[in-house]
Amino acid sequence: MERYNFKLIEKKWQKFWEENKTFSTKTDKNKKKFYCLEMFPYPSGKIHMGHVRNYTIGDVLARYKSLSGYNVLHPMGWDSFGMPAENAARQNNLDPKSWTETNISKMKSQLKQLGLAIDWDREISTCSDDYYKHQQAFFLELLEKKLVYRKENYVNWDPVDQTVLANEQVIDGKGWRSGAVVERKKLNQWFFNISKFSQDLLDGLENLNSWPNKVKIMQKNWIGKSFGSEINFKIEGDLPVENIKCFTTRPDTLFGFSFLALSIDHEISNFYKENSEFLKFKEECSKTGTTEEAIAVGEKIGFKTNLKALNPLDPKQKVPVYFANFVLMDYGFGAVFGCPAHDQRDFDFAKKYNLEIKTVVKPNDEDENFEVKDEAYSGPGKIINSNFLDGLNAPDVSVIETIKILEERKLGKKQINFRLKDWGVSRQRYWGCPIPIAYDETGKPHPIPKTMLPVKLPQNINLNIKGNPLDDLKNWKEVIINGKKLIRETDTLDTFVCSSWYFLRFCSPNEANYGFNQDDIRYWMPVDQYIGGVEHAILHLLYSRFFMRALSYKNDNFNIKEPFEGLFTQGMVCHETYKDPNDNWVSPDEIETIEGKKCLKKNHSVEIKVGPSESMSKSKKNTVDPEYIIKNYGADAARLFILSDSPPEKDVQWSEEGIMSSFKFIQKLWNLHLRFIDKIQDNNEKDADTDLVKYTNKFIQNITNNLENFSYNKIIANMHEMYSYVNKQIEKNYKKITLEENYKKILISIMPVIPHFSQECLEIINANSKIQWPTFDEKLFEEDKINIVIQINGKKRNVIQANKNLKETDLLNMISRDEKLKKYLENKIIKKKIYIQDKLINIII
RNA sequence: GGGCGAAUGGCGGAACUGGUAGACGCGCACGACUCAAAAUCGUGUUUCGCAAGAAGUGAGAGUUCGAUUCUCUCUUCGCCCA
Repeated sequence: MERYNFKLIEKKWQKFWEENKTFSTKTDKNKKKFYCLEMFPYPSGKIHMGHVRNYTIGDVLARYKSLSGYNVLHPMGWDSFGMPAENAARQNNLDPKSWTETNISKMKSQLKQLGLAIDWDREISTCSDDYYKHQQAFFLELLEKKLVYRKENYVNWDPVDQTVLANEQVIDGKGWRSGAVVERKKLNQWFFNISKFSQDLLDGLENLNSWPNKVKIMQKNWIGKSFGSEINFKIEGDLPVENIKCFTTRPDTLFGFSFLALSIDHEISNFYKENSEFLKFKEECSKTGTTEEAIAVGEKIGFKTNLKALNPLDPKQKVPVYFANFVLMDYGFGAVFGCPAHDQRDFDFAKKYNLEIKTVVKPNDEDENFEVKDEAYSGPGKIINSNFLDGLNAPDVSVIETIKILEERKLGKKQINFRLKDWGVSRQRYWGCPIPIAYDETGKPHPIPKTMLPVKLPQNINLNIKGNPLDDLKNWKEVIINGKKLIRETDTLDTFVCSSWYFLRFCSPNEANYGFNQDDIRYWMPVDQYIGGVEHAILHLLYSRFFMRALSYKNDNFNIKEPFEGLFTQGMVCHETYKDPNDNWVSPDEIETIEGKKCLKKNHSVEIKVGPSESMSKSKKNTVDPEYIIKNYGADAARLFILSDSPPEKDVQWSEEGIMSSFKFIQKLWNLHLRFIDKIQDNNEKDADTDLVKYTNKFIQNITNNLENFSYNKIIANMHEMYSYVNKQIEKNYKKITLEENYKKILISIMPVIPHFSQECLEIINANSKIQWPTFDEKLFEEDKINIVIQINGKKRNVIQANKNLKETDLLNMISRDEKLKKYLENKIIKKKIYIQDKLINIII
């Protein structure tokens, strides 16, 4: 039989789609729209299997919606600013721009080989000035709205590379590249006022019904709303300090107060600038690291001041004030009150410095003499040893009551606190969007006038200097605005800014005057289905949600708060891991299977140890190159397999056997197609029966439902069943028209998954025009005979075929005559019967 | 430490609101074709048992006529936050 030539056929249709602009879309208010978007890639130069999975999932949906009559927007672009370009350019003595552009063209051709239904006319790249000039305009717009501001903030500073490091670039307190001990350094940086929208961002989650719950919970925790109280502690001691403000979620434990702890950055630290003991302590603190994690794990240390804090509810009680490494300036007011009995951190601290541990909450199943011993008790219970608070239910009643008392006595007030902090967007890097700001000689920032945008990134720069290369460019830095010589901001924007609005740009990629066109976004937004990795569950999605709020703030023309109506997070692509006898990772393509044993290709006597399947990563060498797969098996086979084995939201395991099986299956479908062509020549006048029609309708129903529910793995199972069923049916004598009609419907319903194959077959049977998603008629496959399960004492004993809507008495008659059931029921008294019509009967004896 | 989720054959996974557990695929076994192999096609494949049958969805309990599905306790694993 003729082989299916995937190389020729896939190329043919990709060319056809491109030349006919099959997937280009226009704003058309008379048509229902569907905006299907996958997270755009960073142009690293090669697509990986994760991309294949992400874009295949999106493509299946886009094609299905498009066949169902929607006007589908399915664009693609490049998240093309970022560090890798800068690093690669530095290593290879290249220009980041040309490196990035080469990568984009490579990846674009790879994506095209996958046969994605993408409107390439809308392609955007965040590193082009066409794109970032609008971003600079947004920055100025937000600045006008006072949603952008500048403040001093601590950064991770690499003293060797003279650069700022992101948290993930700090490994064990050292710079990832230089290995130098990372310092904390205060720098002036730009911030987006995301915390202004904390409550709104939290509330908005309620309406995102098509988001995974998991992601909503993650965002909720990240925003971290907590309810508590602000308390003003009176201070006595050797410094001119009268009060210290604290935030606490547990004011009800105030009677267990035994110390007050301050962040080393608290304003009171200014009094200790000259104190060598304190400076030593401060250095000690920076060694334990600045991340919250390092602090939680590390030892709790403190520096005792001569100050005393007075308990507001019992001024006779005076406790010491410490600086402590576990208090963060970011949280509350950079000061916490310590209640060791009911907070583990405070407990550890109190033990170390021999501070009082006074129990003020007892668990409900303990008596009044309960005492905290080896660890803090933070669970619910009743307040004890607390004077007028005694007996209150903790924490629900006691917190509210205590706040009431504090407010009455003007000692504090109710306070809502958010964990969400403002978004620092300054990056001391070259390869990013320049911040459109310049400073005068006093250091005052001035916006670059909109008419002078874009602030273009200079080219031909020297990357081989320490620090930010922009800082080194005198000519570029100097700018004359309104006759005044100013110095440009040399920081660039965090790349998360670029991805916070790219989905708007896709709606009108050529709009010159503004980032988008009102009419276009009114039609296309919000994104109906957004698809991407769960690793972006918090930052990217939260920033995008913020950006929409920032744009609509004080703007009546823009009222999109939620950019993504539906969200789907796909799982990772995994592969078995391999190691040679010396424990070195071995890549799958260096391996051959000889007599059921895996060994090295170049030396068969070296056997390979097979490890667990883990997510593909270069470091473990368990990656598979999509381009190689497409070349050898075809895009349709790759698409088929990446969807087949696991539900899209879970991890999938890539395997040679799996892709082989998908490859073979396409050949089988091709053989079926050839058989169909043969069969269609015999023109029967009468159909042999209606099985094929029934089956086709059922098949379409299954595929449609599975598409709607993202159960793409089940679609592949449906396709396998279809093959074996239709393969048999085709031997029966059906009318030509029956065969043709049903076969066409089947081909269309597999089109989202294997589009090249499907379209080729449709063309061969002259059914390639006006392709529409097939409908199904449930009546056509309703059976009048159904299977009824007979259970005896809850165990299945037989299955009886019967007419629908059978009366219980008739069924019991059938059961009494049934040979198989006789032995169970003879001489038995039936105690009870449960009859579910058309389904099951359970007889209890 | 906290939050969320998962656990089903040798493996990946099905089972819609509690109602025939193991769809579909991989792997394996046997058979056909072949001088032979590969490819292809066919049959079988939860475990124990020759069979009738029994057991069986991480462990233990509970609700129910009936639990993979609901509730509680525990174990292990994964992800996120700390």
